[in-house]
Parts: sequence; structure tokens; C-alpha cells
Amino acid sequence: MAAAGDAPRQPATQTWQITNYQLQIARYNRCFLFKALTPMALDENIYQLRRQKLAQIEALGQRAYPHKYQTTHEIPQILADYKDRTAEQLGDPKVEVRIAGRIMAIRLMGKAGFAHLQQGGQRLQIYVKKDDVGEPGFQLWKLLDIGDHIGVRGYLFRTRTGALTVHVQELTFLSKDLLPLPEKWHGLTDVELRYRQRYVDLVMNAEVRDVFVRRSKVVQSIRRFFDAHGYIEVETPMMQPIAGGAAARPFITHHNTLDLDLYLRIAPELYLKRLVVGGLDRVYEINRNFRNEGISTQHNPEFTMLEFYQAYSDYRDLMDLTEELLAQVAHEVTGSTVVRYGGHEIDFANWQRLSMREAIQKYWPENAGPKPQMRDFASAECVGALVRRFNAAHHPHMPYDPTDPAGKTIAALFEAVAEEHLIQPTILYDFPAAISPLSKKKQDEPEWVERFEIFIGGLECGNAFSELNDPEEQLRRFEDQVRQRQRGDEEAMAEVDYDYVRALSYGMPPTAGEGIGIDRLTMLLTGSPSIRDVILFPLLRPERKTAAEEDTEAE
RNA sequence: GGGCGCGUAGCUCAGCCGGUAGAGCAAUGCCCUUUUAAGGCAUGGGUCGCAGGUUCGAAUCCUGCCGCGCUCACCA
Repeated sequence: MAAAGDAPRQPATQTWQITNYQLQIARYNRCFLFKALTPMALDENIYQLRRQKLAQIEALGQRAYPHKYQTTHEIPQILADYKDRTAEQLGDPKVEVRIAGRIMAIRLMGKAGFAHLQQGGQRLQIYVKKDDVGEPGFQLWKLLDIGDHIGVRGYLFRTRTGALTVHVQELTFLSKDLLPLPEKWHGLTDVELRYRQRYVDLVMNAEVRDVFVRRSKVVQSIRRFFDAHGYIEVETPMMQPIAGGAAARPFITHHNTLDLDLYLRIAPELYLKRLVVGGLDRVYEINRNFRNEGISTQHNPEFTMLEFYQAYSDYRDLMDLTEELLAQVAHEVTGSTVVRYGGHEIDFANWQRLSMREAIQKYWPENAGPKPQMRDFASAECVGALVRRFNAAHHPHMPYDPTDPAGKTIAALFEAVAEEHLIQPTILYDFPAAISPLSKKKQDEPEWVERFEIFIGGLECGNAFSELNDPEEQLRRFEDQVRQRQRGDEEAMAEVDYDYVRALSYGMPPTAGEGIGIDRLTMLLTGSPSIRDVILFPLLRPERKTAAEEDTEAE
């Protein structure tokens, strides 16, 4: 390594040059980052160089971390308002602007140069000329790096090549980027890095930004819809002593002062219905649920759910409401009710409604014999025969446990036979009572309940039912769930929520309720194939140093 | 958890019939006052994910592990 011998050759006037010798010294004084993190996406040499530049910038009289910068325009606004103005129109009268942004490209040309400033997700070119910004301004200009934040004052003009540009008269330093941004052309493509360092992903990839802007519009549109339909938005506990309202394994946490184990909620359902008992006839909540289960392109351990409840209504009312809601959201968010997803055109204004049994009949494979009749769903024996016919004709075989109740097998049969075909928006209704412990039974068929699920693009993205409001039947169904759980059914509920039964005992009006997965809905409306693409910070294993690295640090 | 794939410079990627590493961008120095993937000249930068093994010799072959992706299972 070249050491102190190199130092004298560096021109004394350009003190931001870093010699190897200086770098060696700097390493004795390592930044916390390099002690705390793996080398992933860290470049220590550049980091130290830029610290030196930051000191130089301060020496020029700029503050390293100023508190604010007053702008007159947003970059997207300038682009929208002036993109069609000619050079002449921009020259008289001059359009004075003060803008701020992150430098995304620099083109130095002797005593002048260009840069692109990015702000509000868009880029505008600036032109810096020594004659106009003066000697100190130009010294600052030469100390800037890609990734730095600056503010500029100047006026709009068009270059010879016609590019709308800010002719800079004053440069203000705002914040230093000490770590190099990814390459300007390919950006950041490594999927793991994109998730781990979403902040860099957002800087580099405009489409990613668009996805999350659109996600925000989805939620706004939903709120507008429910607010206009007489609902109030509420927030119910995320930490619950009993994890109820769904069948899923919960996360456990602990409250120290109360010395109390709590569960992160798997659903808000039982609390929202308590509110309906209390006279809040129309409530909705948009918030996180937590399920301690597998991770996949459709499952994140924490996910966002819309749940809403409407008194004096049944599941038929919610079918109508759902179609209206999702058509509105799709239109407000994308500009059309028709979206492309996974190679399909999906029309959120064009729904089909099928009962679960109809769906099995409709999509029954040709080679599995005659289509099932309604009476084939009537008993466990008949349903078992259907499964055997299906499995004889179809691979992979669907799992089948003859000791399961018929309803559970029918639901599994539906998943195997029909689910993948439900690309266009579908309301799939009438579910087996056996898998629906919180739903009200159909009047004419006690083995079936008034429940529906929403399928779009092959994704299950909603679940709704007429709410069971008979406290004694609810208690029996809870107890039945607990018995199933004790028999080893991990999906069954673990504990009876007696307070919920008590609440129902005060009388809940006839009520229908529904949950819609915001993440999956956003996937559909943004063309995202993975749920991680619509969650800003999906759960990943933490970065960990290897044992060798730990040893080095310990020295 | 099973199967398949990936992991090389800050980023994007070559190299992978074993002979101790390359390109572009980014960075550093010099030139350049309307460029836009600016350009020209020069320079620095790598525990080839980690740990073992085979070999005279491993980024390359083998095994284990770690991380990520896809997929199946799981998961209303």
C-alpha cells in the first residue's frame, strides 16, 4: 500500500483529495455504520471521502445540515406548467423559481455544468455557470456528489437541445449523501436489496414510488366510500388477551406492568361487533393483522385489512356494496375499472356470483365423471365419493381426511377444483357451517351459512357474512372450535371469548360484516405479482454478520 | 419444511472445460462555459456469501451452512 510517501504529491489547494494515508487514519476512526452493519451496500472509502467534502462545504460557509429551505415550486408542478412553453415564452417575463431536490446526475464541463434534480418523484435539469453563481458558489458546485440534496434559485430557460432547465443563480447546500447511490442506468435491481433498503429503491425506481402512491389512493378511496355511506372509522385493539375472529396462529407478546401475555391480533372482528352491539351501526377499520404463519408471494406476517360492519343488513346487502366499492376504488385509483393482472384483463365492474357448490359443478373436470349434483354435497359419504372421483382423474391429488366434517371437505374440494379459475371478479357464496364459526346459518339449510368470499385474479381478497348474533349458538360454536383444537386441528380457535358472548347477550342487531385484504387489492391494482412489492418493508431475516466478521470487530 | 435457481468492486454484470479476477456506471486527478447514458486522458477500488474438503493450485469441482427469489406444502 502506498502510504505517507504519496501525500506530498497532492496539490495543497485541493484539500478534499483523500490520500491513502488519510484513509488509513480514517479507518482508525470508523463510522458506527461499518461496525454495526455487514458490508452490504457500504463503501467505506467513498464514505470517508464524502465526509471530507462535507467539511470543505462547511468551510465555504454553507451549513452541513441546515434546517429548512423555502421553495416556490415543486418539480412536478414546474414540469406540468411549463413543459409546453417555448424558449421565447420563458424569456419574457422570466420565470423565477426556487426548488430543492436530490442530485441524480451531474455533467461537469469545465466552468459550467448540468445536473438533474429529483423531487416529488420527477426530475428537472439545472444549469450552473461559474459566471452566474460566483466563485464560492462554483466551489460548492464542484464539491457536490450524486445523491446530495441542494436548493437552487434561478430562472427557467430552454437549452439549445430544448430541455427545460433552471438557470441557477444561487446554490444552497441542504444535505450530503455519504453512501453512493446505485448505478444511474440499471438502478437497484437486486430484490433483496430493494426490500432491505427500500429508501434506496424508492429513490432509484419511479415505478416503486408509483406503487405506493397508488396504494395510498386505494386507502383514500375506501375511506371516501365508507364515509359517504354513513360509516365511522374506528380503531380496536391490536394487542388482545384472546386472539379471536379468525383461525390463525398468533404472535405472542408481553406487558410488563400487568405481567400479562398478549396476542397481536389476527383479526379485529370480535371487537368491531362489540361496537355494533353498542349502537355504532356502521363501523370500519383499516389496520394491521398479524398471523404467525408462512411467508409467500401472497402472505406477509403483518398485513393490512379493511373490516366493516353494517347493522340491519345481511350478506346479500354486502354483495351489492362490495361490487360498488371495488368498482369505485379501481376507477379512482387506475382511471378505469379494467385492469391488467397476470396476463388477464379484469373488469372490476363486471362480477359473477356463484355458490360454492355451483363453482364446484361449473369447474368440475371433464375426465372426473359426471358433474356433481346438489344431493352429492349432502353427506360425508357422498362428498368422499366426489373426492375419490376427482383424485382419480386429477393430479396433484387434493388432501382428504375422511374424519373431517363434510363441510370442511367440500371447502377443500372447492379449492382444488375451482379456485384457480376465478380470475374475473367473483362473489363465491354459501359456505359450509363447519368452517364458519362466526357466520349465521341459512334459514333453509342449517349445514350452510350466509357467507361469501371475493376472488379476483385468482387471489382470495375478501370474506364476508351475515353475523351470527345468537349468543347461545355462538357459545356452542366456540366450544366446538375449542374441542376441534384439542383434537389437534391447528386451524380451530383455541379459546372461548366469553366477553364476546356476553356482548352478544346484550343483543346485537342483525348485522353483516366483511374483511378485504388491502395488500392483495393493491397487488391487483398495481400489477404486482408479489405481496412484498406492495408492502414498504416486508419482513426479512435481519442482516447478520458472520462469525468471522464478529471476531474481527472484537479485536 | 421439500424442490429449483441465484450470491464476484458501491451498483449492473462477465469470468465458472481448475492456473490466485475483468467491463460499464459510480469514485479520484487533469482538460472542457448549453450537456443529457456528455466527452477525452490518467488512477484507485475485490475476505469472488461463510466454513470445510479435493488438488501442486479453487471464484471455478464437492459437502455443509447463511441470505434472497421462484415453486410446492402450510396458510380461510
